[in-house]
Amino acid sequence: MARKSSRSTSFDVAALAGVSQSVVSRAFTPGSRIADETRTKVLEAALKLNYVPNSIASSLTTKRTNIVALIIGNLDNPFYVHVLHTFSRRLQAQGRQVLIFTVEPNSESDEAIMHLLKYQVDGVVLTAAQLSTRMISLCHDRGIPIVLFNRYIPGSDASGVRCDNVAGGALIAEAFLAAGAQNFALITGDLKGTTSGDRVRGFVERLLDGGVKRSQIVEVHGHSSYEGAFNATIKLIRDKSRVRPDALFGVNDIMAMGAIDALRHRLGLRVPEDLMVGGFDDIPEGRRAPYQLTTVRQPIEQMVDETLSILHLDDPTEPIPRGIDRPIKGRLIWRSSIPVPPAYRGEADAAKNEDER
Amino acid sequence: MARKSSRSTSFDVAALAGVSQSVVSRAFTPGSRIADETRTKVLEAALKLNYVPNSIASSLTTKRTNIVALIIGNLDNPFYVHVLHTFSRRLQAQGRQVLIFTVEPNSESDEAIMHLLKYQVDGVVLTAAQLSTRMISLCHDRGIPIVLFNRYIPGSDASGVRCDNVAGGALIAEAFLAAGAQNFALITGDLKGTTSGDRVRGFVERLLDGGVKRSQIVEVHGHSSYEGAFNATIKLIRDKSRVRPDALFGVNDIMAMGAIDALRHRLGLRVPEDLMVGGFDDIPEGRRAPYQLTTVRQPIEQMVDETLSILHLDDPTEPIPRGIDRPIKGRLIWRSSIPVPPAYRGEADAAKNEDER
DNA sequence: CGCTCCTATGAATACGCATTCACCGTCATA
DNA sequence: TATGACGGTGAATGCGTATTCATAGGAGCG
Repeated sequence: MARKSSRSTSFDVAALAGVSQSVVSRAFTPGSRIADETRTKVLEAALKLNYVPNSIASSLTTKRTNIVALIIGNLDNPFYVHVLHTFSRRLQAQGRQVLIFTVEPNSESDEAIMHLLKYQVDGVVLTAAQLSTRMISLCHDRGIPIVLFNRYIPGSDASGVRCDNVAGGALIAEAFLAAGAQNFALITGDLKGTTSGDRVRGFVERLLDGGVKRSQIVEVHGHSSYEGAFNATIKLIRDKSRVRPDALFGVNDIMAMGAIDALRHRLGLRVPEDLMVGGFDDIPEGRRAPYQLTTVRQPIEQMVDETLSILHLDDPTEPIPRGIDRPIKGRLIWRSSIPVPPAYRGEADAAKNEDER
Repeated sequence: MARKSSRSTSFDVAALAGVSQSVVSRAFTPGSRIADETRTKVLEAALKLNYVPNSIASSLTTKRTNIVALIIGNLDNPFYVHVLHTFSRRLQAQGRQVLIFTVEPNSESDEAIMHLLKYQVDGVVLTAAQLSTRMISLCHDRGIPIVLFNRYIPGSDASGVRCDNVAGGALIAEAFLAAGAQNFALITGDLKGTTSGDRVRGFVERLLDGGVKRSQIVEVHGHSSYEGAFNATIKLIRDKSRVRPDALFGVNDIMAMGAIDALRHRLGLRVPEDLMVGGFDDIPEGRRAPYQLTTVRQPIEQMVDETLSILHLDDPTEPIPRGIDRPIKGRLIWRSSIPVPPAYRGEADAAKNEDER
C-alpha cells in the first residue's frame, strides 16, 4: 500500500452522508448550527471512512493550531521535567498539545524561536533558557504571546511568571538562623538567569539582616547540576583556609542533593549533624529517605495556571500581555536536612504525613 | 495592536522583491531552480518584512508536517526523560520537532492516537505506554508509521525497537552468580508491558540454568516506581517466613534505587555487604555516589537511531515497515552495588573512569 | 544568422477546511 | 391566507504555500 494512502477528506464524508462539505465541517464544530439528526448521519459516515478532521488544514482558516511551544533548557533538573509534565497535562485537557523545543542550557533560544514561528504556535512558554529581547518582540509582532516561566527580563515588555525567589531565599536563611547555624555557605550555578541570582540575594540579605557578618558567608559557583554541586562542595569543604560552614544552601534541590551526597560519601560528614542543608524547588526526589530535604516549595500547579491565563489561549483577540511580572510566593517545607527547631515540629510532622501519603 | 497583526505572506515578500510568489517559495526551498541573485534579493525582502514561511500552509501541499509525535507514559522514570531528550535533540537536528503526548502510565494510548491523527504527524514513537492493535492499523492505514520503543506486541504488525531484555536480565543473573549470591529476590512492577516481563524471564531462566532452585528466588510486585520498589522492599525483607535474600534485582534502575534506599534507611542493611543490588537501564542517576549501581546499559542513542531509521521520515514513499522487531543487546556495567569479582575488576575500573569523566 | 536547448520566472491550481452568504422550507403570528 | 422569522443547508470563497505547466530570454551550436 502506498504511504499516503487513504486519507479521506470532508468531501468524501459529505458524499457518503449525502450532504455538502460545509455540513461535515459543522458536524465537527461544537456549537454550530446543524440538526442533530444530520450530525449523527455525518458522524456515522465519518466513522465508516475513518475520517479524522485535518487540523492542519483547519488552522489555515482559523489561524489557531492548538499547539503551544515549550522551550526548555534543562531536562536534567527534575524540576523542569515536572514543569513540562504539568504543562502537557493541562494543555491536553484543553485539547491542545505541547511542541517541545530543547535547547542547550544557557544558550540563547533565538534559533528555537525562529523555528517555532514557522509552526504558527498559539503561544510560547520559555523555561530554563535565555532569550534575547529581539526575539520577544518578534513573537509579539506576529501576535504570538510568550511567557517566561521562572525567569524575567527586568524592564522588558516580556511577561513572566515566577516563584518569588528573593523571598524564597530568605525563607531558607530564616530556617538556618532558627536552627542556630553560624557559618553559611551557598552553592549556586552560573547566574545568567535571574532565578539563582534572586535566591542568592534573598538568602544573603536575610542573613545580613539577621546580624550575620559578610565574612560568615561563602559563595561557591559550579555547574548548575547535581554533579556541579557535588564537585563544588568537595572543593568548598577541602579548602582549609576558612572555617567549615555548618549550613549549606543549594540554590535548587538537585544541587542540594549533590551537595549532600558529596558531604556524606566523599567527605565523611553527616547531614544535618555536621552540616545542615537547604534546597529550593521541592522536587519529589528531595523527599526521598536519604535526603529529606528542607526546601522551598514552588507551587508548580499555580504557576502553570498563571502562565496559561496570561497566554489567553482561548481568546486570541485579547491584546498580547506585556511586561507582566507575576511573582508567586513559595512555602518552606520542613524536613530533616535542617534540624527542626521546636517551634516548627508540628509543621514538620505535617509535611512528613503529606509526603508519606 | 491587534493580536493577529502583521504576519506577512510570501505574496508580500514577492511584491517587495519585485518577483512572483512562486519565486519566493523557491527561494526558501533548498535545491529548487532559482538564480542565486534572485534568491538573495528575495531573502533580503523577507528579512525586511520579518517573513517566516508558514509551515502549516506548506504542509497542506507537501503532506509533511515535520512533526513527530512522541507518546510517553512515564516521565517519573528518568530513563524515559533521557529518551525524550534524545529524540528531541536528534529530530531538531533534522529540522523536525517533537509533539508530546503524555498519557497515564499503563493506560491505553488510544485517545492520544486519535488526537495525533488530527495533527497529521509524520511519524509516531510510543514508549512506556500501552496501545491497542486497532490503533496501529489506524495509523498504518493513514500512512503514518509508528514505532514502539522498548515495547513490542508479539505477532502484530507493529514495529518496535527495544533492548534485548531477556538477555539483559540474564546478565544481571550472571553478575549475581559470579559474585556468589545464594538467595535471590527480584522486584518488578506490573507486567503489562513486555519489558519487565522479559527481564524477569531472562533473569530467572539464567539462574535456573546456573543450578539455582526455584525456591531460592522470590518475586515481589510493586508499583513501577521508586516509591513502589521502596515499599515492596520493606515488605520483602520484613517477611520473616523466608530466608533473607542476599541479591536483589530491581527490574529498572529507578526501582533499584528505591530498593537500595529502603534497605539502608528503613531496614538498616548495607549494600552490597548484606545485600547486593542490580538494576537495568543505566540512568545517570544510578551512577551517583550513594548508588553506584551495577546495571545493564540500554544503548539509547543506538536505539533512537534504529527507531528513526525505521520511521523513514526522509522518504515517505517507502512502504510502512510492519512487524519489525529489532532487539538490541545491552551491556553490563560493573559498579559497586554488586561486589566486583576479581575477574571483572578491570572492567569495573574502566566504567568508573568513564563515569568520572 | 537561425535554430535548438536550457534556465529562470510567472500564472494558475490544488491542498482540506471554516465561514460567509444566500436560499429554502417551516412554523407561528396577524 | 399572507407575512415574517428562523433554523438548516449548500455554493462559493479564502487561508498561505508548493508545484505544474507554459513562456521568455539567453547561450550554444552549426
